[in-house]
Amino acid sequence: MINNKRQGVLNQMIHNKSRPVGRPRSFDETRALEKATQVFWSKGYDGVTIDDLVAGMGVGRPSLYAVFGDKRAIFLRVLRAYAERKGALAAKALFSPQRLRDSIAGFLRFAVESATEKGSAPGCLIVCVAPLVNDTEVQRFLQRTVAGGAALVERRFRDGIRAGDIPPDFPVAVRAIQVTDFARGLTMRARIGTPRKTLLRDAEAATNLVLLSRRGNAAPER
Amino acid sequence: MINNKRQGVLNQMIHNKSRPVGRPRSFDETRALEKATQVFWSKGYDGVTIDDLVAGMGVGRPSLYAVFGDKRAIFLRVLRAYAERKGALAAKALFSPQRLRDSIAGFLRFAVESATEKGSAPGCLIVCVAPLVNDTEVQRFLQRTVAGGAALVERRFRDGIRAGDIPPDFPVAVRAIQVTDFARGLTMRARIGTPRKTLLRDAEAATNLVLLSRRGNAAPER
DNA sequence: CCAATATCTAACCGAATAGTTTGAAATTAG
DNA sequence: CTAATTTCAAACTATTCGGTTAGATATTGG
Repeated sequence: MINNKRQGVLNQMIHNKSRPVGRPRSFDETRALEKATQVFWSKGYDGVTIDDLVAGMGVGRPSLYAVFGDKRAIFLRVLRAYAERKGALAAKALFSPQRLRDSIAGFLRFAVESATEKGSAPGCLIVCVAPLVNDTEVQRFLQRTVAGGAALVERRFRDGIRAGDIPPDFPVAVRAIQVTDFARGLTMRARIGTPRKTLLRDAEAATNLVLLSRRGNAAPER
Repeated sequence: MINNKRQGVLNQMIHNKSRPVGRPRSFDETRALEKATQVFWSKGYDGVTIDDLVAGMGVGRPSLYAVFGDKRAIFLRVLRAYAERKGALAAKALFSPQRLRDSIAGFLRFAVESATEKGSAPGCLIVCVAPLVNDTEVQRFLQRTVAGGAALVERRFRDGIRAGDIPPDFPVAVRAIQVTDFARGLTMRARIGTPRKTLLRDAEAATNLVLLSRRGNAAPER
């Protein structure tokens, strides 16, 4: 429609980004996957039909199959992208603050807030939805992801020992699992409609609990 | 086929339990619902088709609709029965032991063991499956059930205060929620395949944590 | 035995669903 | 402009699914 042959040549020369031949796509692949995330997030895996994805992603049926594959393939891509994005944010919440307490509180707060975000379905794709998918590859992915999350928290606890926020005998591995179990519990409650305010309060209390050292001295509140 | 007219009369006279007229059912209603529980438990709600229920319950399609109604109605009955049964067992685990520690440990152990039972799907219908059902009645039921569970644990904590197992200022409400959140977290991990042994160990550690009083003295280990 | 009643088996029907085909449209290459 | 290439929109097909119907079967009552 528009004559951009010359632009194409320039693009190719300057940016080395030759536009592929053929009719250009009417959708952005990454953005379509983000929309698919919302679809699975709100309807679950089995509750989603191809038409749901077609409607939600803004991609025609044949293009959807050609570009992304079937429902299972789409879900796997969605799951991986979602895990990467959320994992990065969780790591940021954990490792940005100086004080250990702020890290743990921030981690749980992040879990609650993202699970009660306006505009998205309540809960979390990894915590609430994916575990119900009867697929060995999904299961294995979840196993790794869950272990990775706990490992992240554990690392933060170790940093906290070095910084003197908790005593050297603090049971880092055990408490790391407990932090992630709390996150799971809070997230599942978000899914069934527990209000954000309640969950934030409980996240705060959970932070206090997991920071109790065996001698009963919590890490300093501030 | 068998002439039991006389027996029928006797039954009616002695037990006042007249067999209903017409061809007798080839299935037991309660037992069929138990089988339906397994079906939903393993496949989730949206993953279940009527044919799955027909096959799993051992009830013909027309009888299934006539006796139980559609999928949603079956699920609601299943959910209520399941909650009642499991709630009773949980209460037993909580209120049978003398010592508070044994109660909390037993409660979490029960959660883990029932979520990793051989022969059933991993996880729990209420914790893992029902929250993904997009149905307001299911949601409300879950809200009540979750609140009821926490209330049960809280009551046990109060008993523990009276018995001197924990100090009078023990934060019973907060810790009750934390116990149930732990149970949720452990149960979700069971669903994704975490082995029972791991979860039992974590349940034990969780018991220790939630019994820490603010002064840091855990209730006596034995 | 016969009538009434309730369930069972099997088949049926329309709607929804997954996946594909077809032809038009938009773009690059030359 | 023409040819080649890729995507798009719409329609198509076979299958699955939810729910119902029809006739056979088993039981009670008399």
